[in-house]
Amino acid sequence: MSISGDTLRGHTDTIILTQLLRADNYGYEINKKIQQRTHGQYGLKEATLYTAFKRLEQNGLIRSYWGQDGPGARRRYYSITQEGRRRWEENTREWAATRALLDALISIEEE
Amino acid sequence: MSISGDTLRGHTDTIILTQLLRADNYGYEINKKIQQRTHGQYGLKEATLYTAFKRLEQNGLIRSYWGQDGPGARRRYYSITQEGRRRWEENTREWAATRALLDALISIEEE
DNA sequence: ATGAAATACCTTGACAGGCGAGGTATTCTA
DNA sequence: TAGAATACCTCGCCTGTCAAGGTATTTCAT
Repeated sequence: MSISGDTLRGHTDTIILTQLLRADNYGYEINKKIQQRTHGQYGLKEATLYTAFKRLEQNGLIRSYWGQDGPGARRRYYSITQEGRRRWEENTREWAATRALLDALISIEEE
Repeated sequence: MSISGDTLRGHTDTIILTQLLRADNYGYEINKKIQQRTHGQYGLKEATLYTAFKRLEQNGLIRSYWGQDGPGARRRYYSITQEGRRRWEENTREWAATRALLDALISIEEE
């Protein structure tokens, strides 16, 4: 987890939304998947994770429900909404633009 | 300037350092170059710009001096330090890593 | 049997960077 | 001669991150 949080700031929501595109999932597991995908290079801090869930739900981009009471600790599952999918598309498009922009701005080529 | 500030947050310093790699320059002109390079898509807000200069100088990454009194408004020039160059290299390397990471995290491919 | 680790959730408060709003002074231009 | 452009700067708010702290359950090694 060597990547400083600030360079990814603002992308947390998109990262979480991406995880929910395939299927509903709960917080702890979502974060483990993120760590797996990055081979342990990155993971969300718990405080950041749950803050993001709350923000996303308040903005109508995800919905939550308690998992069936089985053995094990209770789990709160999240599902992405239609609005969430729209936002995901918007954000990924913006990311492509941002990436191109920064690439241009930190290259030492002639303008 | 449609790119939201938060997605570039934390990269402001690197963007400015990049401009100073070639030659000393003053704030207003640096920002204009940034705007030119991005074809008007992005520019730093003045408050952000001058905050960044102060931060960079306090961290020893740039140095400043007043331009020769000629006609026109006074200009404060900045030059990048050795430490600033080191940091620039570090930051651009980190950016490459961050970019790869985010690309992986927001793609809908199988993990 | 028992204590530590893992799972799983959550909140509070501090911190830092971006930026809107406001300010100053000079020079150029219509 | 008024307004736009150049050029600098500060204050205070907002927002996302995260260290630190908390709760409750289950699994596992000793």
